[in-house]
Amino acid sequence: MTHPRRSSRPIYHQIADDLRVQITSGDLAPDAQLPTEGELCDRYVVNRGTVRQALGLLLNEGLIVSVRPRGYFVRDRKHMTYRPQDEYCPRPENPSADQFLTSVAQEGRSASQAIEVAIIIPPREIAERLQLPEGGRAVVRRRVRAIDGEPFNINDSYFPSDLVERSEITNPADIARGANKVLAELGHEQIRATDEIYVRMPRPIEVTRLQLGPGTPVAVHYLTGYTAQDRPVRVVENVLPGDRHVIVYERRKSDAQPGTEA
Amino acid sequence: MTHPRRSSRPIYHQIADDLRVQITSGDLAPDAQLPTEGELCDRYVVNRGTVRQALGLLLNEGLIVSVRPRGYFVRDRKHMTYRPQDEYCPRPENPSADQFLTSVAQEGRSASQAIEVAIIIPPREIAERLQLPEGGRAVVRRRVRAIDGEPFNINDSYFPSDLVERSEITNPADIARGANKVLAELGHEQIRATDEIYVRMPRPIEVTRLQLGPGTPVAVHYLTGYTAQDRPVRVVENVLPGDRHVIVYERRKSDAQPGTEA
DNA sequence: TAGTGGTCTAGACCACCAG
DNA sequence: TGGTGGTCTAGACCACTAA
Repeated sequence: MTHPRRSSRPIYHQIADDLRVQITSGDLAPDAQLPTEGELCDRYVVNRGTVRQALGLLLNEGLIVSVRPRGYFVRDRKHMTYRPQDEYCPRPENPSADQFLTSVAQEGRSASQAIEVAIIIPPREIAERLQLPEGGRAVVRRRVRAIDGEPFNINDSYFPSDLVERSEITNPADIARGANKVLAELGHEQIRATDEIYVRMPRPIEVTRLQLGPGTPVAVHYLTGYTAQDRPVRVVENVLPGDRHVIVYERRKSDAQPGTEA
Repeated sequence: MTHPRRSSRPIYHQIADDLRVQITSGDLAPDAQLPTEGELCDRYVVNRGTVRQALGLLLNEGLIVSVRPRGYFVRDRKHMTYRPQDEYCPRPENPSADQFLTSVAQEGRSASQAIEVAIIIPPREIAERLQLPEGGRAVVRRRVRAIDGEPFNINDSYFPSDLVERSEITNPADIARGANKVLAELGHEQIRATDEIYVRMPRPIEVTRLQLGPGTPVAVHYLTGYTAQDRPVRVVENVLPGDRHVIVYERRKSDAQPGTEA
């Protein structure tokens, strides 16, 4: 690799391109170790700073990870299926634990979740969806779900404070029959829901809670549940690390009217 | 800001934290200009390299953009609604143009798309979903959709080559009545579909085609359409920049059986 | 303890474009 | 043409952990 000083793709991009090809072609298999920074300096005859710029690109593309002080490794991805529908109407067959715990157990892995309940003035995104008045309070049930001890996703459910204040929902433990059931018993049965999915880089707090590496975007799934009177009574915010999830919808025949598209 | 040389959060993180607060709090409004690198060096009494590390964090978080040679600016996000359902059963009322063009026009903006057709051996992700044999060919209709002249998303549709080889589908022009209709006429009506959504950082080719800035993740939406005989006859790969889309599902009452969560 | 990546400094030259 | 960010070098010290 030469250093054509001008009018060329920057050296660190060239180095990144070279390594990227090796990774995507499989020459560098998942979990394989990359050459050390020093070796790359020698190989490409550049300064360490330039090598680090190249590696920085690959880190931010989510292609490699740095395991200090061992070196850089090709990232391996395993995707767990996430079905937004399950967030709405789960646990038909096993009402003693929630959908997440059940489905993971079926795969023979150990799942756990930490639950925390608080009454707060929710962030704008939530307040808007719950149609709360200015300064209106909400009860939030915050959960971090983990598989085999590793944090997996964030699942925060918000309810208008006045609806659930003295109900079971404010109890920081798993609700066996489901929070929706409790809401229905309180006279606020949900009959409709919308899903919104945003894609962005995680916020620092999310990086911490989910132990995210660089180059890991998240999908944020908002589920808003409405009563027959079109009143929003629940908003669930799910934060799903991109390197650990596929979001899957199954479409029924009734939804499908053939008609178009490329 | 001091430089406690040891046992502390790195300086460039502290600088990034400081700036991040100003951005998320609104002190630095969207489109506002940040101080120049030189000014930040003075303010925090650090080397330019350190300032650039801090700005690099914010760039990769998608919070700011660099407009050379003017400076750094707080990023503004505008989300356009993307409904996966529309990719399956669109243009009911206006069969002369496809769903995308129609819905954008309704918002009073100008949409356009470039179509390109090719017969290829598809990448693994596509071949698997189409259940193609090793080396099996597919017809691909590639589109880059743009709004007001700016690229917006990538929409590539794949069909098994043997099904559509000499049909209208290989014609690189908009198919007014929709490719699904053509498929149905060929005896391959789709009655079922699955959606999968992945979240990841874009590949270099996607960065180019979509003119993505750093810190912009993408959602990749795979739609697989099946016939009554469970044969996959179409895979659509949509690449949606995270800074330009919200993915929305509306859920019907029939889909909603209250039951759980949170 | 040797070797890894993480952080930080100091200085240089460049391309670009608004003034 | 001056000032911006982009690239690259050279060198220093550090924390961490596997050997």
